[in-house]
Amino acid sequence: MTQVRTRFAPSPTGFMHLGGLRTALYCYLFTRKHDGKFILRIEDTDQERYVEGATDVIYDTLRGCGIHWDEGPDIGGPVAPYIQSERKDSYLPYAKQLVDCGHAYYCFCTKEELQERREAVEARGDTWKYDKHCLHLTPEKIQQKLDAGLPCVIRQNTPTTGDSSFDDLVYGHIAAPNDTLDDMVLIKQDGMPTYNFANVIDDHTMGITHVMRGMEYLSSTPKYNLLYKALGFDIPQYIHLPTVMRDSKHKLSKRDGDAYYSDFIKKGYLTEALINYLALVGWNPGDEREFFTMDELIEAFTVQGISKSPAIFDTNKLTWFNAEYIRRMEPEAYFEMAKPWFDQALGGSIKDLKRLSELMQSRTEVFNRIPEMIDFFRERPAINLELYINKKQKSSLESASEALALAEKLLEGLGDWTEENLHEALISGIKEASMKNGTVLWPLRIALSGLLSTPGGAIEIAYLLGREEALRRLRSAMDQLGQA
RNA sequence: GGCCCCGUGGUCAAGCGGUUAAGACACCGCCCUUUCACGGCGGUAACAGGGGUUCGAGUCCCCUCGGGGUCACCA
Repeated sequence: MTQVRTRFAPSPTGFMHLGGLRTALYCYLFTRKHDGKFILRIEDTDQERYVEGATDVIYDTLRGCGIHWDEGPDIGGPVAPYIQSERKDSYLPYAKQLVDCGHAYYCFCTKEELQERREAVEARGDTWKYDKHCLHLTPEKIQQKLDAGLPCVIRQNTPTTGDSSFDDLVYGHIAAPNDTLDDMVLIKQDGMPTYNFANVIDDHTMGITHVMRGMEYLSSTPKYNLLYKALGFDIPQYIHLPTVMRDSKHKLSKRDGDAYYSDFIKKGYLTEALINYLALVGWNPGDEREFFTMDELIEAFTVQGISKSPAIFDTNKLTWFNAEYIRRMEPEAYFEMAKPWFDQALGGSIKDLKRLSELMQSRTEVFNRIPEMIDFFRERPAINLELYINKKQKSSLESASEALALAEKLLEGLGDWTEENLHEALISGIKEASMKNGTVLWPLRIALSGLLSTPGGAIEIAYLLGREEALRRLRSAMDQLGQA
């Protein structure tokens, strides 16, 4: 069997769509699994859409995700160039070859004429398909128009009878009677190939054996196959992938700021978590495993595991994966990543960031949620007195006053303001006073934070705040309670 | 609208003629506990509908319904 060669062929738009990233990932996994060559090709035939620096976004994203190509624009390879615009001269000869053998023809219809005829057909309630108007031009007439320099395109001449059904490795048998196929444009008026045509030529000249792409191409694939046959090329294997959806009705789209790789990275999602989750959107290993390194994905990947139905991208589950990956990080690594978020929220208001980091690691789901969890350290929100009331801790407004007074007494003369000392002083003091831990510690935490839930209990919060600020907050809370 | 594809809990999904129809996320409850989180235990929840085929159907066939894709000189 010949070596597997696949390609990922994105357009340089400036962003990496998650659907595209998943395609790249599957393509990469499949290729590595089969010891093949993974090729990166940039599809920029649409010059109007060119975006400065867009190819770098593609390179950086793929590399960042651990997806490495064997041949590509930056590293070259045996079938260079790998940028479509640099191959532009290679398409026309193939198109002419198709014209010569009758599988394509020149078309001089203007857009206006096309639209007119189309509307007429649709007005009758029929479905429009190019009417092969120019196919019936005599050779003389064609030459005449060509000589006159009339603008023209080259169209594929699809048969009106027969069948171009084929088998997809994921979707199985795909029905495609030829009479449903349209004569698509191969070469545009400006001499550039259409995406469809360039793809066929490039995939063949680059020796692609397996074409992996989104299922939106499923229905045009029969036309590609007709082209392959007419040109005498081998038809590649097809692996069409189910769509990644935002919800049951919509594709993941740029609209909600959640379609691009960079959107998630900015929010504080880990690349590894994203890749791990993305791999599972539309594919499963066939066993219970959920956590995978790239190598494990390569080992586990099979096209049989790819599902046919569209999959909704569940940010919820991604977030869970992210939280899991965060918990598994080395504490130092977590600290490094969290530090900027700590600084942003705290502005230097607490000193022992390492301790804060320890407390936060198991509570962080996404890094951008850190600030809202800790900004009470910088400034305590106004205390809602209701918060003191907690049945389970046997805490009421009255007991809280008593508890805070006790806490103040125990803390004001404390030696070193360490967590150990705080713990010792409070726990033993509470015992002596014959009170319940919760009855004192609950209101103390409320007094210090003003919040129902915090990353750590009263002792940790008091420690992080430091003696001065903790005592200040405690006293102001007592004043408030006293006035109530 | 024509053509193509898809249809198991809210979501991802296992299942490939015989199962008490897995598992994960989310949700709910309990335990642990000075809150929350983590962790542990448990729970609610699904074969779109209707016809066939078969001793037997989530699994095969047909129809209906629902959803998506595609019908560009965009990719």
